[in-house]
Amino acid sequence: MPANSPAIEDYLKTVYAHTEWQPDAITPKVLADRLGVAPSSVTEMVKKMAAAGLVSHVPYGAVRLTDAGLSRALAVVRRHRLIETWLVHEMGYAWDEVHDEAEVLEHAISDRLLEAIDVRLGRPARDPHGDAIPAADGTLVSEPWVLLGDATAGHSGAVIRISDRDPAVLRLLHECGIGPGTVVTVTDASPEAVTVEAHGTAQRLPAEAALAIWVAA
Amino acid sequence: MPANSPAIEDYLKTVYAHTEWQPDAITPKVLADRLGVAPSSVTEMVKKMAAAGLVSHVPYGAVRLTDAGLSRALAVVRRHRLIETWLVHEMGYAWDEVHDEAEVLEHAISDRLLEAIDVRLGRPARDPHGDAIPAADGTLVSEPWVLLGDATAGHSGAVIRISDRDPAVLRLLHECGIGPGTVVTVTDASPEAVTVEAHGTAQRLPAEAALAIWVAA
DNA sequence: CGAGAGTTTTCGGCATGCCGAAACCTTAGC
DNA sequence: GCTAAGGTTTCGGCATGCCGAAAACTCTCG
Repeated sequence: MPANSPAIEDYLKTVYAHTEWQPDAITPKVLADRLGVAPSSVTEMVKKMAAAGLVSHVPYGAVRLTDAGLSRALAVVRRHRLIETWLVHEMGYAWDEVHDEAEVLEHAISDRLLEAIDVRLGRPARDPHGDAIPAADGTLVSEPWVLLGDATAGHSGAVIRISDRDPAVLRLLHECGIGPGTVVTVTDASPEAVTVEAHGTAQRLPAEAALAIWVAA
Repeated sequence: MPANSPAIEDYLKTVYAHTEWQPDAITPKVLADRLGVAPSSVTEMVKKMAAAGLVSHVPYGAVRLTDAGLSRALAVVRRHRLIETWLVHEMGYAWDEVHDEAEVLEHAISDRLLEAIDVRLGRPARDPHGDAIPAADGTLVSEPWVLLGDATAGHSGAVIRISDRDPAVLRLLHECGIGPGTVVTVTDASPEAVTVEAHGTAQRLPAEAALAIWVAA
């Protein structure tokens, strides 16, 4: 009944991250793919986490965070995003370089150091990718959004956040000059790609990029 | 044959730290005490490290770092001391509060982030306790010193470093106003305690504190 | 409804690191 | 030199987390 460990924190974070982008609960297979472990490892770990009251799970079913699990997941996400923000703002990292470093540090930093970093940064509400940073009490900012990949032609709005899962997407967008706050207008939408106008120029974004972007609704 | 892991790094660091204060090689018993593990765990780990070429060890004998082990130990010590320096200089920690945090972070920080911290701090040569920080190539500053606990009456010199192993000693010295750079003069020396004059006032330091202080020779 | 594909679970196993108990050395003291 | 104390090693065992193979389940399609 430890309920804490780097491994469990990674599972919690991954389950939570899925809920931010997908309406339906995550399946063990997807969890395994995201974590880079074998499905059998997920079964085992999920059972342990269910016993600890962090997730709900019935055999052969999906995995859902309990209230306790959500609260622990938010704490991990807070660590991750604050560390990413710190790396970019103070340590000279680019936004596509921070993920792996934060992945490790989030399990190592004490609450006290995290608080010191939060204060230094001025208690930021969003990280460099636009991801909301949960406050220490678990609350987080939110505003209406649509996936750019789901937006129809004519839709216009500021980019809110960009998934940091694929560094290649981040680099592509960096080259296009698209980041959080950039106002984009959809000029053409198809399942394969979305064409947007940003900074007065047209950019064709493949689906994998368009599905990694939240735009203000 | 991994030759790296948080556990092995801790063993290397502990063996190295011993050589900074004691002339003779560390025994498994002492290693076990310092690390807070059972002697049998040390036997096992030392065997593994010897097989990896990090230490030399014959059964029932002491443990000594090889050249490879020394170089890896210095890298770990560098991490530890740079992190401690950073915590004090930038994150508002006191010198008696940094040890545990650094203990964890030293295993988590990447070379790149360490370099960024080193640059930010201006490539310091010593940490807040006066411990020399090995350069990236393994070189480190040194100057002649004597243990304050071994000094005779009349000896005078600047405090070079203070062991960070016992926070209570650090706090005691902080209250006395004694830190790296403080010039002290020994007025009385006995096995139990050393009396020194510092900042014009006399201070009686118990042996455990006097044996944790290096003074310029 | 039934079969096959794909998913999930079970099971035995492996690696790391730790432990305690018992056996084994070494060495200090007589 | 011998004994006893204390340090060291061996051994079996435990916990965490991971794996692959095989069994079990679900679900979709015909």
